[in-house]
Amino acid sequence: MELKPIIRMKKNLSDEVKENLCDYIRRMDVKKNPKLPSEAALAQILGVSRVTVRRALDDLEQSGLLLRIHGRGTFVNPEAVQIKLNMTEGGELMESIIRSGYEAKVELVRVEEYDADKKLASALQIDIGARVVEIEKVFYADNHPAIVCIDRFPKDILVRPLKEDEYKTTIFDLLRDTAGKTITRDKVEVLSMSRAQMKKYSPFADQMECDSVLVLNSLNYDQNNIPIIFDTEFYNTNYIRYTLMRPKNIHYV
Amino acid sequence: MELKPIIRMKKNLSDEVKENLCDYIRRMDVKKNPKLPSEAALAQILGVSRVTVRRALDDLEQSGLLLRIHGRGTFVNPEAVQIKLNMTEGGELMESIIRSGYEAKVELVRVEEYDADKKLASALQIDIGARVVEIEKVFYADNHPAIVCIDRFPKDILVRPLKEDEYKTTIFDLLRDTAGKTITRDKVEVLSMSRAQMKKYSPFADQMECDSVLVLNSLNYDQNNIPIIFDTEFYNTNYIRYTLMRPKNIHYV
DNA sequence: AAGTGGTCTAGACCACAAC
DNA sequence: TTGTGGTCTAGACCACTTG
Repeated sequence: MELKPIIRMKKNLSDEVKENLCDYIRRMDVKKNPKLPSEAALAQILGVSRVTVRRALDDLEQSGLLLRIHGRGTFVNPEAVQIKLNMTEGGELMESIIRSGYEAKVELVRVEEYDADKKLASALQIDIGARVVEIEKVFYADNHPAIVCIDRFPKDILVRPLKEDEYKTTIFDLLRDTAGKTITRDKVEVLSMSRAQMKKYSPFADQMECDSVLVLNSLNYDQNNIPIIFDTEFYNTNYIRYTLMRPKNIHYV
Repeated sequence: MELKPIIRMKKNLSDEVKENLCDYIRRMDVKKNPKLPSEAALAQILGVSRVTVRRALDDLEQSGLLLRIHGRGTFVNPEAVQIKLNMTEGGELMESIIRSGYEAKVELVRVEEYDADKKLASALQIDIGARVVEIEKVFYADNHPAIVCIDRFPKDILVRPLKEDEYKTTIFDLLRDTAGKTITRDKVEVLSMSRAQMKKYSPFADQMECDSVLVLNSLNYDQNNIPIIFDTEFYNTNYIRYTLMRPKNIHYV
């Protein structure tokens, strides 16, 4: 007996169902039988309504983990099992490196403070000339520089100066604990850059072991839709590669 | 009166609600009042249940177009209006260029046929040595090469030889009409490449007006979860830039 | 207190697949 | 015919924001 009735702990039921199913799937022998119990059966076993089961399955299908075939059933997607980094999930860079199969290490490159220029001020919706903190960190994969990350945020959202060792923690935790801001979503722009171009942004560009980098420009918004952090991440895609599962909508005609 | 009761035409009700709402939002004066009617009001006006309204709103929020604030209401997201290309949507490359604000043109670079090597055979789940068709096209933005696209698929899914002018149409339409295969989703790997590296894959690399390119390796699956097309797209991100809206899940603690 | 979004349920009916 | 996923509804209750 693998699946047990859901006991409400926190958050919502369909998330609990989702976690429960993920555990179940991990313990399944997918090659032998990739089929899940029917929705009605799951609802009964888990003790929740079918709608709730479907909400969980919707999410898992959206992320690519499950396939549903009308009239046949729900199956674990064998193509999705090997995915290490899902681009729509983001997550912490240290964990990204670990999930990619490397030993992870982070170093602080620099911390600076300056006045926002027009472009940054516009992005962060602050006044031109407002003080901004810029933190650059480098993340290593097996001691090779894999990701360079530059975070920029308005200085005045910090209620107290930061201590030396706090710079290394993630900026999100930092801002939640010191400023009470929670990042609820971000808007990412994807581009490619040569190492020469990267030099304009980072003194660390010379030490990247690749000619070109993947660049993610991410504007992070808090719960009130106010942009809080503008960060730029430079990836050596020989080490870190994002994957994206995209369902194609065939509804249109 | 802007919103009218939904009349079921095809597909599902929440998709119709979604389109209806999109039209409504486009005609809204967002700067004056970005707030939408309440879910209960929408349900009544549109003549559908609140659950159906919520399904539509869920999708629109997921894509970033809407913001919902518990206890306050649903609002058009001013940050999302300017997005031109959403990475999770994909879509046709000609349209991507037009939506990015350029004049679009496509040219066929080459059509080749060869035996699948181990790597390609593994990706397409075919035998090593099976015949594969490879088609390379270049898409121009205002007469500058912006995207190079290389499509590869097993020759035997074509029921008849292709005519000259058919190569220029999209491969998806081609395969749907000639082979009865519909692409339902794809799995995309994101990387960056220097122009020198791109030369290994494309004779057109020399003509790209940039030192580095964004590369999307996309494996396209049909309705039976069989991989049909493996295509590689090289982007000059000075012309074409994808954007991605990522909701962060704050549920976990 | 009133209004809004967030969650969940029970039940119905439809569409597709397989026997 | 049976079992499966796909869609939709009405109604209930909760949690958050605002006045």
